[in-house]
Amino acid sequence: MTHILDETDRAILRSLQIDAAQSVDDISAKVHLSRNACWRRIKAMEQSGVITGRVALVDPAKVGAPLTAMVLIRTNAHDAKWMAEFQTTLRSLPEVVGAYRMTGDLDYVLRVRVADVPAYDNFYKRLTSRISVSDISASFVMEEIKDTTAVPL
Amino acid sequence: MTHILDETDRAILRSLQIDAAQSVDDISAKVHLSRNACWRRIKAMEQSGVITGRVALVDPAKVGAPLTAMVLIRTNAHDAKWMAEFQTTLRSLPEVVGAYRMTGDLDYVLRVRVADVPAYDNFYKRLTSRISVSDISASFVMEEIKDTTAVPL
DNA sequence: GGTGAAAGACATCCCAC
DNA sequence: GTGGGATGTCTTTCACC
Repeated sequence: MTHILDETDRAILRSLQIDAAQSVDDISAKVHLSRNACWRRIKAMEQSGVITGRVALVDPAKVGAPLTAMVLIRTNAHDAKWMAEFQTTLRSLPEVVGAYRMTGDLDYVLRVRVADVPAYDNFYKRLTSRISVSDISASFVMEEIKDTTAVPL
Repeated sequence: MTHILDETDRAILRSLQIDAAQSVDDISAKVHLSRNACWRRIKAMEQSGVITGRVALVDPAKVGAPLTAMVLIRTNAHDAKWMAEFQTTLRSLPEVVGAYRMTGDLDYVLRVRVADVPAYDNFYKRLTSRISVSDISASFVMEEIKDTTAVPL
C-alpha cells in the first residue's frame, strides 16, 4: 500500500508543502518533468494517502486566537473507559489543536489556542469539569520561533 | 490593517481550513453567497494576511518521519547573542517542525519529527553540538489523538 | 452586495511512445 | 513509466444592476 517515493516525488512534496496553490505547470518545471507526468504523480500520492489534504492556513492572531498554551497532563486513571472519554472530550473542544499521548513521566501534552489568559482559564474549567486528571500545568507561548506543517523530506 | 471578519468570512475560513482544494463555487454555495462575492472575500483575506497560505499536508508516517518528539529545554544563557544563535539553529534544522519560547520554568519547547529513536539521538547530538543548554529532555508521542492546522473560529 | 459574460488558465483524460 | 494534444471546468476580471 505504501508508495515508494523517489527523489522526484519528494521534490514535488517539498514544493506542495510550501505552497499548494501553485499550478501543476509550475511544479513540473521545478522538478523537470512534463505537466502530465507530474500531475499523475500528485494524483497517485493523493490516492495512496501520502498527501492527506490541502488546507488554508489562517493567522491565529488575526482571527482572535493569538495565545497558544502547552498543557502538560499527568493522570492516574489509565483504564480504557477514562481514555475513551478523555479523547472524545479533546476532539470536541475546538481550542485543542493538538493532543498527544506521550512516553515518560508526562502522560499527555496538549496544544491549545485561545484569545487570552482568561479564555484559557475558561477552557481549563471546561476541561477539568469533564475529565479528572491528577496533575495539569500550562505554559504559554511567548514567541513562535518556528511552526511549520512541512514534514522533513 | 486587520480585517474585521463577519460570520460569513468565518464560515469561508472554516471551510478552507478543512479543504483548500475545493472550488469557489462549492464554498459560495455553503456560505450562501454568490461565486463572485465569495471570491472577493477570499482574495481580501489573502491580501490582509488572514489567510497566510495554502499547503499540502503529508502523512509523516508514509515519508519516513513517523516519530514525533516533544523536547523541553531549560537554559541559563538568556543573552541576545545566544538567543539569536539558538533561533538560527532551530530554523535550519528541518526535523524541527515547531519551536516555542515559553513562560514559566520551561524555557523552550520543540516539536521534532524523525524516523525513529536513533534518528532522534542523531538530531540531539547535532543540536547540542551547536548550542549549549543547561537541561534538555525529550518525550515521544505514542499516539496522536488530535493534530489539526485549523484555528478555532 | 448581485448577475452575467468573456478571457484565459488550468486540470483532466485519452492517445501514442 | 513518459510526453502531446483535445476537452471541459474553473478562476479571474470585466461592466453593470
